[in-house]
Amino acid sequence: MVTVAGRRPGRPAGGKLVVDRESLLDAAERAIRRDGPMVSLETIALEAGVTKPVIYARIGDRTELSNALSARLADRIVQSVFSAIAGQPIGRSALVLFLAANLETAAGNRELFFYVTGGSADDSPQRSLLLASNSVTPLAAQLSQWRTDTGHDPAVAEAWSYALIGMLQLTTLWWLNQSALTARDLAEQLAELLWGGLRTPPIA
Amino acid sequence: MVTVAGRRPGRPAGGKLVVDRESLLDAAERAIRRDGPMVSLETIALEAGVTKPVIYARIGDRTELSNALSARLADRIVQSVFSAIAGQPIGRSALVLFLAANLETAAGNRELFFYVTGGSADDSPQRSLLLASNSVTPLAAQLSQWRTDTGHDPAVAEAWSYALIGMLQLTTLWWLNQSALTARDLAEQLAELLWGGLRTPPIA
DNA sequence: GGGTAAACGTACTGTAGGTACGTACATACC
DNA sequence: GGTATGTACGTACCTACAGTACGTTTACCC
Repeated sequence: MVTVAGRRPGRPAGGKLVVDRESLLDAAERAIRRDGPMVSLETIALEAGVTKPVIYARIGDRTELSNALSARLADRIVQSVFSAIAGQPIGRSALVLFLAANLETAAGNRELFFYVTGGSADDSPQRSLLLASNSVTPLAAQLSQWRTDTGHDPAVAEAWSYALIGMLQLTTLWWLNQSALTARDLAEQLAELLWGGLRTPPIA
Repeated sequence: MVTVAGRRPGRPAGGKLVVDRESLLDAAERAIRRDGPMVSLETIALEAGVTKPVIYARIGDRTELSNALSARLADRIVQSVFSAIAGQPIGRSALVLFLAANLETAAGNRELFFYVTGGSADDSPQRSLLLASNSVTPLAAQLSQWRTDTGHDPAVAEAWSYALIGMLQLTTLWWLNQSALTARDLAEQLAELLWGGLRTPPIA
């Protein structure tokens, strides 16, 4: 049994919560960074200076915690990607910037990335979908817009979004664990694939 | 406490094992198909007519069970893909066949696919890599060969393999859960993406 | 100042992974 | 043909963790 030192039961003085939801998520991130993706809820609560029921009150069960942290990471990645390609003309070099920004942001949130992409808990695979959809939604909107603008069928946007996110997820996992490539080099390789690498003709 | 009816402690008469490793994996698949990806080891053992320690003796812990089942599924997919594109000339239509065979085999092993791609257990994300590598290895060999044959750098093969597998994994998960597309239509959409869809020029 | 509701911690339950150990059978050796 | 040893089981336990019921302390309102 873990006991939080220096606190006792009862409503805290001052009419304020001991910790709010955002502070709890911050603490969760710290605990994950320190102990890896397998941290228990109790350890996270301890890191925040509270006990488990507080987490259930503010956030919910382990699945909802995963979702909240996933939304955070997705936000960071989307922000990073947007500022990376802002003002760039659509083309291969913008694609490289997009991919590199993804990789670098994931690398900067390494443990959190591991936690979100599968190391979290005893969850059904439907959760993976929910997590991915945090990234898919904004991407699909952009793709759909672009397809319409260029006179093509936007119906492919959703499938393409899941395809791109899935591609980046597994590739990033591999890269962070057992690859010596730089983010830039890997982004170039992926861009080559997406830029039609599979239909490259033989070099005469 | 679950008790297997009709058996008692002690070495079985007849000098034979009660069940061998393959039968255990068969039972695991049946249990997963029946109860979903969250089945407990004890339920799997019960399905096989034995108790937990037998699973640990034949297969190992939950991680090793995941790996074994993942290898089975990867084998089925690789087989299916090979026979789908056997004799086909390299090109876009072969790519569609490759993708469709992947999707259909996953659909035919729906629950097992869920179990393998994340619904399994309290595992570190490194396991996802190990699982994916079962599919990556043969694919990378083929890609590497093809790149060399066509006079290009084969160094991209590994990254491309993880990219393609990741793309198929997440797309399949989405498709099996919440998409009404046929396997063929989805394969066409993915092929369009891989065939350079991102650099499609505006239709004049 | 008393009553009510809020915000905690304490302590419990249930479940599942993993393991120590006892038991029954086979085989080898004398 | 009896005894020792090793093997293949099931039984019963330990531990860790997710999730929850409940008691306690404080703020707030009249």
